[in-house]
Amino acid sequence: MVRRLAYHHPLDADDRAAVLALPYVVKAVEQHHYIHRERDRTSHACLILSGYAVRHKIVAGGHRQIVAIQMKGEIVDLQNVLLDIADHSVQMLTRGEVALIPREEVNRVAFERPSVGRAMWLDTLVDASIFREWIANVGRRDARSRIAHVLCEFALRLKVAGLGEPSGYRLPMTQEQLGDVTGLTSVHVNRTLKLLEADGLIERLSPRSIVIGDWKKLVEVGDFDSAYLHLKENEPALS
Amino acid sequence: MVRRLAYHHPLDADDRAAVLALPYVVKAVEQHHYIHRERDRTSHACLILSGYAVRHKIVAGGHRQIVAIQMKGEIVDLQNVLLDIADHSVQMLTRGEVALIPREEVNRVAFERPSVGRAMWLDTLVDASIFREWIANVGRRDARSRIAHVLCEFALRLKVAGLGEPSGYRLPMTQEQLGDVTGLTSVHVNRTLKLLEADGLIERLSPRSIVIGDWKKLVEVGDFDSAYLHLKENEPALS
DNA sequence: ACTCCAACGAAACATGGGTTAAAGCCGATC
DNA sequence: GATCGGCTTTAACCCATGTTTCGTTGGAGT
Repeated sequence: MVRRLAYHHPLDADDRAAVLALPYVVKAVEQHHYIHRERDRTSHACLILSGYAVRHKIVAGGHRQIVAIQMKGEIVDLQNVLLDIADHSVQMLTRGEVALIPREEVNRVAFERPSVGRAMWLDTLVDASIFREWIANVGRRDARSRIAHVLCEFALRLKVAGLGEPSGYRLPMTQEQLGDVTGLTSVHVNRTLKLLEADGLIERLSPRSIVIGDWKKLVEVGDFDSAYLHLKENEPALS
Repeated sequence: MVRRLAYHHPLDADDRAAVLALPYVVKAVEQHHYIHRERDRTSHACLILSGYAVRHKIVAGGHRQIVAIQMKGEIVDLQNVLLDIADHSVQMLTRGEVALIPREEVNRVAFERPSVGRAMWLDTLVDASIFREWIANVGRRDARSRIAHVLCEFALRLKVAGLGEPSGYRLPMTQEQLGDVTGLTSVHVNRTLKLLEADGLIERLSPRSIVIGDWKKLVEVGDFDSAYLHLKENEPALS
């Protein structure tokens, strides 16, 4: 599970062993449960074993902005290994299981095994790249593009993680939460989703489950270029 | 200069020596000059010796979103040490000087000297935290708050870098560029700046030079909480 | 089957910010 | 000290998105 780290950076057997030897506690968490909150002094890194989580911030006025969506196999708060105070909250989107790993332990392994440290650094760098894309998404695209972009990103990340086919998947979010991702209101998300549906870009069977009707067009509308995910070259191009 | 790395993480004499021994080429760059462009295969890390630079992305339709503002002493593209393809462009906002350091060399030092690697990782983590704040800024705050927030961040970062007092400083950006930072149009930036001025939060002597009239109020309007910059505790609280 | 509640859908209205365009200003350059 | 170009300012108009409200739906629990 933790081997996802090896995605970009080769790890030898000893490295893997060291990572697998990390002590952890598995914890079942309910939907909406907070893994940790903004301003917490954090003591653990958190790996998602199942379910989905979001990282978010609250601004004055109580509005919420989701800054990242995390899925199974991702380490949610690797940055907390080095930063003391959490600058955002992590909340479960669905129920699921997480593995909590003491930060000093992660720290130690990263320090003692340069390859592991490198792999972790890389992981956070890809995260940062996604943040940059989101700034552009929320700052400069209209509602239609923003939503299309998020749908594309989610589809592709699911596929890469081996969690489903982009052609049709379950989006673990309400329209309000999708609004918090895109900086829109739930009302406008609803309008826009209807529009995308009317234009045949997506279909929706049941709530929270979408089928992508026309991937190419969705990519075009969403101005989606997967380069920012820094996938390997041989990654499924996703016809 | 490069010692800024030691800000969060202690580096011993050998570490510092190793960093200072890095080979580099100093280059004078004109205003608007590109250090590198989106999709480039990057070969160097770039430290700003003087002047200001921005990191930006272009979205469909040609609109531009600035994702970061960089000032003297900052390493602009540390992520390129591990990521092959640039996911955004780096452009000089003013003329200035940069030091180019071959990425393999940075890589080597980071690998051989865990403390240095750690310090670099930390630097990119703080970067990422700023990205998260910007997502929230652009996604969930109105024009007034967005601009106030950016002014606060810039003031504080200038101060921390020892480059000026927040009470009054030169903002090295046109209103259009400030629009690219905040996801607004230059026209609306102008309107909003006028408003902030009318309300006594800022004063403007000459174009691109602002004086903060009421720091407390600006912080309040901008919903600015410096925690996301992960400054040290003993940092000037900025009365 | 019935009930309940969260999420979805939709309508009517309000507004912040975008668009376009034109006029003013300032600072560099000759 | 005239000229020029880039930046700022203003104005009028418009539209994408927000706000408010309420009715509908559908799945989970009993």
